[in-house]
Amino acid sequence: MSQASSYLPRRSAVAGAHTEAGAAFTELVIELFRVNGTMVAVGDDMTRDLGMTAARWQVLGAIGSEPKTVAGAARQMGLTRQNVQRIADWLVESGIAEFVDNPNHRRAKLVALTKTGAALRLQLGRRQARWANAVGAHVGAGELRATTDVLKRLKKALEKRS
Amino acid sequence: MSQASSYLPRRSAVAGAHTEAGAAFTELVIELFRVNGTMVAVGDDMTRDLGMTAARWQVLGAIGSEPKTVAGAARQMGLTRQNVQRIADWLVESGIAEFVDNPNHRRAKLVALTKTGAALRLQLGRRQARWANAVGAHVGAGELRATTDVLKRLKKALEKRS
DNA sequence: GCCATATTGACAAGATGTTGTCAATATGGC
DNA sequence: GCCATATTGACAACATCTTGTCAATATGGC
Repeated sequence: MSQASSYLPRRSAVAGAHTEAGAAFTELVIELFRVNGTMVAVGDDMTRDLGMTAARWQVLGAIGSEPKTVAGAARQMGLTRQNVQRIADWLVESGIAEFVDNPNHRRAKLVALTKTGAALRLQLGRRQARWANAVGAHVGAGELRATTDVLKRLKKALEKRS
Repeated sequence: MSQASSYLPRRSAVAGAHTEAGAAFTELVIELFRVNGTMVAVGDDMTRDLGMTAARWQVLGAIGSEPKTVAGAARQMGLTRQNVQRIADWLVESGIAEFVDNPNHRRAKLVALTKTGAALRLQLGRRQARWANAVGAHVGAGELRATTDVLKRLKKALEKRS
C-alpha cells in the first residue's frame, strides 16, 4: 500500500484523469469485488456440511418467504433465469423444494419448500443469524445501513447509464 | 418492499433472532450480491467492443501497474490461481500480454503488457475514468470512501472466522 | 550445503453460469 | 373475442470457474 501510493499521481495520469469522487468510486469497485468473493466463500463454507452452496442457499432464501416462479426468483436476485432454473431443479431433485401449481400461470409452476426444505431453511437461518450478529457487532448497525444505502444508490446510478 | 416489511417481524422469528446490527449486515450482504452482479455486467458492456470482459480487464489492470506472476496477481485480487492463469494465457494469445523472465523465479514467469496491451489499458482507463467520474459525482467522494472503509473492515471480520 | 515445506505453473475433470432458440402461455390493445 | 407482444420453462451449446493432482522450483531451518 505504501508502495502503491507512490504510484497514484502517475496512475491518474496514465489511467485518465479521475476526479476525487471518481477515484473513490474506483477504489470501492475493487474492494467490492474482493468482499463479494470472500462473502461467497464464507457462504459456501457455512453450508457445505449440509450439501449446499451459497448460490443454492440464496435461491432457498428467495422461495422461502413465499413460493415463486423460477423467473420471478431470478428477477428478484438479479440472476439469470436459466441459472436459477438449474438450481431449482437440483433443489427439487434433492427433496428440498417442489413444483406446485400456479393459479396465475398454467405452465410456470411455483417453486415451494418441502417440509425438509423448510427445516433446512430454519437451520441455515439460525446459523446465519449467529454469524451475522457476530460480524455486525464488529461494525455497527448505523454504518452498515449507511453502506447499504450507498450501494443501493450506486446500483441505481449504474443502471441508468446502461 | 412495503409488502416485504410486513414480513420482517415474522422473518426474524423464523430465520433466527437477528440483532439490529445482524439484520443490517444481512441486508448489506443481499445488496452486495446485487451490486456486484450489476458491476460485472457494466464492466462486460464497457469492454465488449474491444473483445474484453470485466474479468480480463481486471487482470489487465493488475499486471498493468507492474508485471506480476500469475499466482501473485491472483492473490492480489482474491481470485483463484488457475482462473487467472487461463485469463493470462488468453491475454498472451491475443497479443495483449507476454510472459517475461522472472529474476526471482526460473519457472514462474512474469506476465507483462505488450505495447498493444499498454495502449488497450490506456483506452480502457480513459473510458473507466469517464464512467467513474460520472457515477462518483452522483454519490460523493466522502460517502464512497466511508463505504470502502466499511467493506474493508467487513472483509477482515469475515476472514477471522473462517 | 541439505532437507522438509511451501509455492508455482501445467493439466485434466467436473461444476457452475451464460447465451441462443423454441414452443407454450399470458397480457393488453382493440 | 382476436391478435401482436412479452414472459416463461425446456433444451442445447458454450464459456467460465473450481478442484484436484503433479512435478519443478524456491525458501528457510539447521
